[in-house]
Amino acid sequence: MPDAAALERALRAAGLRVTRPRLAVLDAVHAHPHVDTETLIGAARARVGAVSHQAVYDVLRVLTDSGLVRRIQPQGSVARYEARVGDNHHHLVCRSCGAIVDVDCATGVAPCLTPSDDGGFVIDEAEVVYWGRCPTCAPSPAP
Amino acid sequence: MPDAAALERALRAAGLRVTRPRLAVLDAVHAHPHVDTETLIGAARARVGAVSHQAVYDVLRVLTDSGLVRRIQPQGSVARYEARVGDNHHHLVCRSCGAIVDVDCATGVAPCLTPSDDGGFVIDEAEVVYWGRCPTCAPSPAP
DNA sequence: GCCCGTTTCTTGACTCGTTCCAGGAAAGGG
DNA sequence: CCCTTTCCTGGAACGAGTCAAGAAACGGGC
Repeated sequence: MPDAAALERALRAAGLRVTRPRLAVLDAVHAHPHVDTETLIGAARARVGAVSHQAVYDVLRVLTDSGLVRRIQPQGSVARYEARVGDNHHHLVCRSCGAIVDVDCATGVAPCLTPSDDGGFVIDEAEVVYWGRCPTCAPSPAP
Repeated sequence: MPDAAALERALRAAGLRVTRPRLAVLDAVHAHPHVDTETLIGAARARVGAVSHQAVYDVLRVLTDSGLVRRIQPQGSVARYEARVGDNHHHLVCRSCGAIVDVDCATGVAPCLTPSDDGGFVIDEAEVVYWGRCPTCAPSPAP
C-alpha cells in the first residue's frame, strides 16, 4: 500500500490536481479492494473527516478515466473498485456470497488471450471472470 | 431458430409450464441474441399481443435459472440474454458501440480455463470477454 | 372433456444505486 | 495573486429491476 507521497505523485502523473478528497478516495481504494461505493465513502470519510457523496462519485469517475483505479462489476453486483491496474489480472467471484479475489494472469500481458476468430474486432483486452464458490460457501448447498 | 414445437419441448424438458408469454420470450431470445430486456419485451409483444413488464422479467429469470437462456452483462451495459447455452462460448464486445458477437471457445468445455491459483474456490465456469472495437468503430477515433 | 389447486400473469407502486443539477465556497497551481 | 477547477449542501431525477395482491391460466386427475 503506497504512502501519501506516492499517491500524490500518481495523481500528478495523471495530470490531476491533488486534493484531500482525491487522496482519501485513492487511499481508501488501495486499502479496501473490491468494495462498493458506499463503503468507499465511509472509508474516505474515516481518513479525511467529511467528504460528500458526489465528491466521491466524481473522484471515482476521474480516477477510472485516468486509469488510476479500475472499476469492476460482476453480474448481480453493484460497482466495485480496485487499485491494481496495469497488471492484467483476473478475478474469482463466489456465486454464493459475492466475494471477489484477485488471480494473477497466467499468460502475461493484455490481451492475454486471443479468440479463435476475432470477427474483425481490434481487441485490446481479454477479461476473465472465474465463477464458483469460495472456500466458505463451497460446503453449503446452493440457495 | 427452433420452431414453436421445439420451444415447447424445451420448456417441458426443463420441467416448466408452457405458457404464451414463455414461448414468446423464448422465441424472441432466439430471434434477437444479445439484446436487452426492453427490446425483448417489445419482441415478445410483437409475437403474442400483450405481455406485461414483469412477466418478461419473471420469465427471463425462470429461463436463466433453468439454463434455457443465458444472461450476459458486460460492464456499462444492462442485462442481455442469449439462447446459445451449453457450448461455453465467449463474447467480443465493442467499447465504442457496445455490439456483442459470439466467439467459439478455443479450448472446449467449461471451465475452459483454470486459474494459476484457485484460492480454494470451486470453479465451474470461466467467463471470457474480449474488449475492443468492432469493424465499424475501429477506424474512427475513440470518443 | 371438465375441475380444481398450483403456478403464472397483470397492475401499479416502489426500492436502490447512480447521476445530474444549481449556486456558492474553497482550494490548487501557474 | 487571481483564475480555474474542484468541492459542498441539498435536492431531485433517472432507469433497471423488484415487491405485493389479486386475477387468470395451465395441466394432472376424475
